[in-house]
Amino acid sequence: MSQRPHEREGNRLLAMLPGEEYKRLAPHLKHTSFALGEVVYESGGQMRFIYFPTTAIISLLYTMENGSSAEMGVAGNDGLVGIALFMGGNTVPNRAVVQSAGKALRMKSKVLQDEFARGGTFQRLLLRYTQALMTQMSQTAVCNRLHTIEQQLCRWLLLSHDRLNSDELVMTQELIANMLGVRREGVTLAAHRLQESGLISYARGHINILDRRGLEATVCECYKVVKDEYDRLLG
Amino acid sequence: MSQRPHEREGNRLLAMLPGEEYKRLAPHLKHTSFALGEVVYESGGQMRFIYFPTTAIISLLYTMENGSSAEMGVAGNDGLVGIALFMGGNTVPNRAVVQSAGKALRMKSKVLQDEFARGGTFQRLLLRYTQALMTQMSQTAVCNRLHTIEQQLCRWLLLSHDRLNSDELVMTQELIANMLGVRREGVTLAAHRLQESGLISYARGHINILDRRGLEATVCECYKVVKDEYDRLLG
DNA sequence: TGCCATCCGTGCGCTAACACACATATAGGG
DNA sequence: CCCTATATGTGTGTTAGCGCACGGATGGCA
Repeated sequence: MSQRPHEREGNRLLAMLPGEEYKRLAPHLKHTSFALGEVVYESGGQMRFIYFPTTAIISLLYTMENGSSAEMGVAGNDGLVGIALFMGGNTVPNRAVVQSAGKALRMKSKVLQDEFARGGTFQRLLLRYTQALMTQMSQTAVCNRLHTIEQQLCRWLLLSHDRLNSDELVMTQELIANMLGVRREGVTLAAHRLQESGLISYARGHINILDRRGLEATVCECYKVVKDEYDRLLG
Repeated sequence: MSQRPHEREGNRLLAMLPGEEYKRLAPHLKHTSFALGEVVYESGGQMRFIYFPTTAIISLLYTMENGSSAEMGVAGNDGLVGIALFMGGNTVPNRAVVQSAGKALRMKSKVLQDEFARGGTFQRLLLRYTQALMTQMSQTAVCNRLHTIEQQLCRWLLLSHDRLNSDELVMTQELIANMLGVRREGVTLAAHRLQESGLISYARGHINILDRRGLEATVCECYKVVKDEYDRLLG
């Protein structure tokens, strides 16, 4: 399948590659579609491909032995999924699940690793992205400890909105609860409050961002810390 | 200052380097001592050195605007502090604070970066360590969300114990509370329960691990996930 | 030996979030 | 057009952890 040159624009990491490196990689990039809820990687499972989302959003989730789960990070058109392939571990002890249906470009792990080993811009870019993701994970830890569900819901909505081209998220409160590691009723309550404040509206699995500024005013500082770090490292 | 060859044994990452690479680095490794509470890196601050702890333990902490704080990860003789120096970001938005006084070997950032850029074992080792640290951070996020203070205290004690040569931790409940991002009274209560179960004893800033097996039986699964991943990646 | 800063224990009222139960509402297929 | 699976709303009781206040203990220093 041939790739038209502009296609990489859908992913900001790929778009940042200098022409020469991109030319080397382009033939190895293939389109993939992801459905909502699809499992990209299983915990500890083999990773045959690395994925560069263009319109899809992928959540990194840990699922406890008792079945409860919590999100530790999220990747969209600003990043990639499959860090362990170049970090040297090959697998990670958590799942990657499609949070928002859409497309991604994929590359075979071998191709990725060979290019990474060349030590060029690609390598530097991937490592900077990894650092940004680490900030997201660590800030998630802090946020889980210190902030309310309502603040965390704001953070989650903003992180998702940043990675979408639309103001509408297709996502039930039940699923958001799984991501945030809280009860569905807790999300209902928090979403209700945000709706009453006119920041969002929602109905049966569809959430609309009505007032992004308002969300940014309600969210805890965690969002800005992560956002600023992405901008600094990958801007 | 000359380094005796066995000195690197104090740090497990350095100990894993092949002879040639270690020989190149050894002249650049200098001893440093850290006092309890000392700040190794300030949030967003410049990092002149990378540190390989031998007997010290360093916490990675985020401090909120309102002064409350929470730990996102910890490094001891199994790792290093200063990941941003080779990941490309140069700084991180969190502090590194000495949790247990002791020694470390330090290296100038330039030397580190040059050796990293050679792309040999050193690079691969550092990246694998970084992946292990990511697991620790993400599991901290999960643990903060889903587990009790008592379970988290167990996790924290075990992580510290793994990085010490002693069964005694010099650490007040107040400081532990800062690390865990909870109240001092919460730690008092949890520590009391562990003491009544005979797992630890403590008095005025000194904690003794009496029954490590018992702690391992009380801790949540988060500890094992992190431990197994360190063993897999760096064992 | 006596003082005092530091560390730990405890009680009280409060809130966020939980677990469980069940009531509604609605999109979309038959 | 109805029926049902799915999504959301709500109530009740419980619990973990918070904020605050203060009391008790003790190790180290004058």
